[in-house]
Amino acid sequence: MNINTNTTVSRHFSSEVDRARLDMSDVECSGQRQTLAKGQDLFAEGAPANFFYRILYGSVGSSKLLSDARRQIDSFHLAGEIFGYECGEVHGVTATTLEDTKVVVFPRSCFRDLMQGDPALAEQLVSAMSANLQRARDLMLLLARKTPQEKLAMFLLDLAARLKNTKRITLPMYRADIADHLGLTKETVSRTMTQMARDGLIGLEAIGRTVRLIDPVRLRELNS
Amino acid sequence: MNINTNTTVSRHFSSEVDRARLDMSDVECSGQRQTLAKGQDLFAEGAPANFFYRILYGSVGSSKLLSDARRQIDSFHLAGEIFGYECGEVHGVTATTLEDTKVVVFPRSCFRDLMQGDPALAEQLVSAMSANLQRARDLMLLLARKTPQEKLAMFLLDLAARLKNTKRITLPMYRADIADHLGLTKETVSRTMTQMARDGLIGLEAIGRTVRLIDPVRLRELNS
DNA sequence: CGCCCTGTTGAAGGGAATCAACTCCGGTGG
DNA sequence: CCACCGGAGTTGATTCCCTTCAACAGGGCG
Repeated sequence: MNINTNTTVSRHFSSEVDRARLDMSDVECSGQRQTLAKGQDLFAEGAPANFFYRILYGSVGSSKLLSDARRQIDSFHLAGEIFGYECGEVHGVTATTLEDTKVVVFPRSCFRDLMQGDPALAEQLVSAMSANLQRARDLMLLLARKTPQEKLAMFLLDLAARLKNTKRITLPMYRADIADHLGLTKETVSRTMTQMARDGLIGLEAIGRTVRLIDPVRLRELNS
Repeated sequence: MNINTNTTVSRHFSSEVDRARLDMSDVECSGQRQTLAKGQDLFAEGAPANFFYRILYGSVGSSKLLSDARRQIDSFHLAGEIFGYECGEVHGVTATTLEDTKVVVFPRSCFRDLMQGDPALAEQLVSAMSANLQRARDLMLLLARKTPQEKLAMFLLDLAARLKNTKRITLPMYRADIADHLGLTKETVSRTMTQMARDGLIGLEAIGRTVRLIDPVRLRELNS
């Protein structure tokens, strides 16, 4: 197990309509910048949820831990995405940077004020959370019922879409992080990826940190 | 695999403050009653999300299916709980009754109107959805990393709390449904439960449909 | 009574976890 | 400049737990 973890709350916060509104909040709330080295925590599970964040560059993971070292990384967050929004008083996950990362920090009150003053925004927020829930459900199905190969196919396709590069992606996280996201071990992740490379589905470069998606069609067929 | 599935969207909708507001909406929107036999669908994955529901009696499960028979039941819904709220245009899950069930049906517009007119309610709604997300995250950790015994301990304790009976609960769903909720097979569910009975954790009655929680303390210890 | 469905139990097999060794690279310091 | 070192990734061998396949038991209901 290693220290890196992830933040999932809002893989979808950054999508579609919301983006514009939340960028606006950037201005209105005059968010502070914060730069973090690789492996640092933005917040821990159980800590007061006073802020939420948007990533300028870098990447973040949100995770939950069991008393022993077992870990589940709920989601990864990439540049441009917003995360850390918790309606409860405390965070439900721990957010850790996967690499050197810079974020904009928004006070929680900022969001609340916007919602009160703008019912349309509130509905959008609900919509974004609904999308998150949808995503969580998909991940549950994946964790409970999919094979390692199916899990990795979905993971790589999702990452590629979010990185806006459908051909070649550079993974910002370790094999162990991917394993803890998909409910596998790092060995199984490694073995499955090399097997997928042998099958001509993907290509591995740069010590396995860069992945070429050679056959997206067949990769996509591995999803339902 | 059997036909029964579950609906998860809002295991928490019915909790705390929201209950009062949503009961109010019951009156304002004059929801229609609907009675369903065991095994009937309230709505299917991909169908337009025009209504949401509150259970008067009975129980419902919401599930997702893969092209082959693999299934994930996102959650079970019991009497008094509200579910089926989807902000998207279509439902993300299929909702099926686990037994003869009676529900109140609310048109989606009802919710929308209430939200527009009442920012406080909107915030409560967001809060409820956040709770759902929290719950989904806990389930992901369970699915990815917990042992069958830990899964069943958590499941039984959760069900007992929601049925407001911490001593003896009657399961409204099949072993196969529990299995598809916890990412196991029905055989493993059965075996694990009989083992837990042998260990003095629980007691099984009425052909295994009634469970006595003999040692809640030790059961709770099985969670993190 | 007999069928069907649910649950239980048994035996066998498979697939991922575990344990372990090795490679490769990058950084550090001699 | 190179030897050493540590971390990440890969690969191999073994183990074990859950799944799979199969048979049986017990009720409910026609």
